[in-house]
Amino acid sequence: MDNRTRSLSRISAQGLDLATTLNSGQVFHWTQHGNGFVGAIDQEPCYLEQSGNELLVTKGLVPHVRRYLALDHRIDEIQNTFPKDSTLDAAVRYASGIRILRQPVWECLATFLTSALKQVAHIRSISLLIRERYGNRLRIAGTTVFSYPDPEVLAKLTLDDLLACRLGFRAANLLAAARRVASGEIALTGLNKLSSDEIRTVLCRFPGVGDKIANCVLLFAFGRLEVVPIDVWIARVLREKYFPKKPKIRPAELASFCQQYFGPYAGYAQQYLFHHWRLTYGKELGEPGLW
DNA sequence: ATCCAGGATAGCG
DNA sequence: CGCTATCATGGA
Repeated sequence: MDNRTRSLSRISAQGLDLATTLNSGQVFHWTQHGNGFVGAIDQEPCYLEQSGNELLVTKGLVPHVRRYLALDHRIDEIQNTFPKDSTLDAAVRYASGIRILRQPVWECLATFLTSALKQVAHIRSISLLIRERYGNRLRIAGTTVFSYPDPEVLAKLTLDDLLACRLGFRAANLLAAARRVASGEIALTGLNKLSSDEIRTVLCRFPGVGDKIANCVLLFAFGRLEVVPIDVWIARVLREKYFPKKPKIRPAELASFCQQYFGPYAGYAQQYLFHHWRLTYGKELGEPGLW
């Protein structure tokens, strides 16, 4: 057993597709390294490598990884609740190995706050730049990764500091959000005890956060699997496949349709549809080559 | 060059 | 209420 193997734990991950999960537009900082990926789970540097139906994980982080990758989600039961539907069936077959992650709340909120009107590839470059400049430097698997900077760290920056991270008009929103959290004006801790609607109301108090970004945080950080973020891609799929005669249907109507039609795990259905359509019809093909 | 991107929001009728 | 223009940047 070599040093590398000795530093890793092997756990079961039936049905998981790690690479697809980390490239499904939920999270933007994992980087290919050797046969796996390096990144940070909150402040913990982590190496992840898939080997068939098992996962090689940095020793000591097994509980973190199980939670982060949501290995407790019963995917078969979730998919069994879906309506019989050829559009959704095709997406499920294409992207069945995706898990809806449980990301740290601030990191997820801040990252999607900088996602407005941006392509996935650019959200990734912005995310990595902010981490490298203001996050904590962490060592893993012979390389360096960075945590996402805490709100207290970003709150002390100037607008020019964040503009220099190529954030454009999103810089002021990120700075304001960091300052509101750091000052205690808006508390992110304890929200998990509230209903999804109540959490959404709190999140929408941040400038630059509307229903879509709030719903991303509800789904990708709070694990509210019934929540459906409506972005340009999912709106396109829904309009074309489910409302071909109503091209002007509003996002709010699409969201309520999704919850009613796709059911208690509509967020999973949404993620399958998003990933399938983005990689089939999108212009960001070849993106995995960026890793 | 031109268009579009995992949007939000002020301002209009 | 619903609709529109606008915001800053880079990849296709």
